[in-house]
Amino acid sequence: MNIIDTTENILAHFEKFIKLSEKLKSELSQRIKPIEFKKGELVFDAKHICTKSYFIIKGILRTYFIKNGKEISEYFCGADEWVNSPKSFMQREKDIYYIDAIEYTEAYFIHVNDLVYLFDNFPEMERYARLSMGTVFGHFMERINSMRFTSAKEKYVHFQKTYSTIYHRIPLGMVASYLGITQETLSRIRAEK
Amino acid sequence: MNIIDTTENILAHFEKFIKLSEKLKSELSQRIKPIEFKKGELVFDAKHICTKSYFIIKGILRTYFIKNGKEISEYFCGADEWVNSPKSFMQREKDIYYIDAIEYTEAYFIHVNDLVYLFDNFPEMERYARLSMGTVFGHFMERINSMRFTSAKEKYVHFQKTYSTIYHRIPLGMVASYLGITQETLSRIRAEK
DNA sequence: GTAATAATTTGATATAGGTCAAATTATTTC
DNA sequence: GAAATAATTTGACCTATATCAAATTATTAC
Repeated sequence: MNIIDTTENILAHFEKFIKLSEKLKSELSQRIKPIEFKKGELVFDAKHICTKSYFIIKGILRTYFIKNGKEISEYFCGADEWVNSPKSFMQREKDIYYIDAIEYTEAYFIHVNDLVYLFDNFPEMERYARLSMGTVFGHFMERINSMRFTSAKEKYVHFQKTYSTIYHRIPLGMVASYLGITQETLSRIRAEK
Repeated sequence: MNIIDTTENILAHFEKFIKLSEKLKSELSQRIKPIEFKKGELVFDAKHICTKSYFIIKGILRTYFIKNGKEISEYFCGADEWVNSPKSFMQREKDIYYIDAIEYTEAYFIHVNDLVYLFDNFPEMERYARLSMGTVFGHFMERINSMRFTSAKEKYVHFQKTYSTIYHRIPLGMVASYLGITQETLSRIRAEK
């Protein structure tokens, strides 16, 4: 069974939060489409408004922005997670975030217009959004705490914990910018012990 | 007109995000209750599960946690904002966050059970939650960015910007722990220029 | 499979901001 | 409104991590 032919895994994801009626299942299946990205491919360019949200089946996507000509990684997304440029996607305005593929990635995507249609016609989708955002919320708070009062090493250890399944697949430079430390420091942290 | 007698301001807040039916208005008015806190008063103790969410009319509440016996400020909330211990409130489990009043504060509160009732019976409340969480989301991302790669001074400048209306009312030590810098450093930053 | 390019490591400094300690100033409390 | 307590400031010193530079290793493209 090829992921290109089925929306099974993503429906299972929704069912972690809400019960899906047959009607909603079929609407979702119609509106969610498969897509794949080559390693290094630019998934979304910040010069546009972000109109698609991607749900990852396999691989890793990264959100980043440019500061003083350098890419700063914002966060990494692995299987079973949604990625988009949040403010751009929700507010339909431009924002600073780019998305690219750290490795070959298989995903689904939904267009913002389809999502709005679903929100308007299936109140349980609003609930899904509320509940799934809640979990992301917790991660944000934890991350904020891991960035205050902690040494570079503690930050890295925390990073390994939050990204336990994918951290070893992310290039050092991207990890360093994610943590707000230099590559050199991160390299030395990895070298010791 | 005393805020103790009316839920007008909070209804206006909801209407920034959704249209309120008469039925929902009356349900909200019945379930939302006024409360006030003295300066320094503990609003919520982390030893309990957080069952109330507070909407501030006047004053400042602070969320903090204890690390190595010291209070670390997580965030500050002024007028027109909700405060609770997010994970505790939503997951009905204990978490690390305390809430106290930095100054005399007038607020409303709603019990989590009433909120659940509203979510279950008024789909527009789900929408309200989704939309209002979205704005908080943006603030979190900005804060994460302000904490990476910025000097102590830049962090403080960013803090002044995000809390432009209340920053001068928050004691130095609380600001320092919020920013993840020492009191001494913050004092020096304030002294210069 | 070799050349070109990119990523990572290693080394030698420099510095922002931490720590500890004490002095000063502001705020409570009775 | 004086005494007690808490908050903030100032000073001296130290350390973690940044910076700059160059060497090494890994990856990509032809």
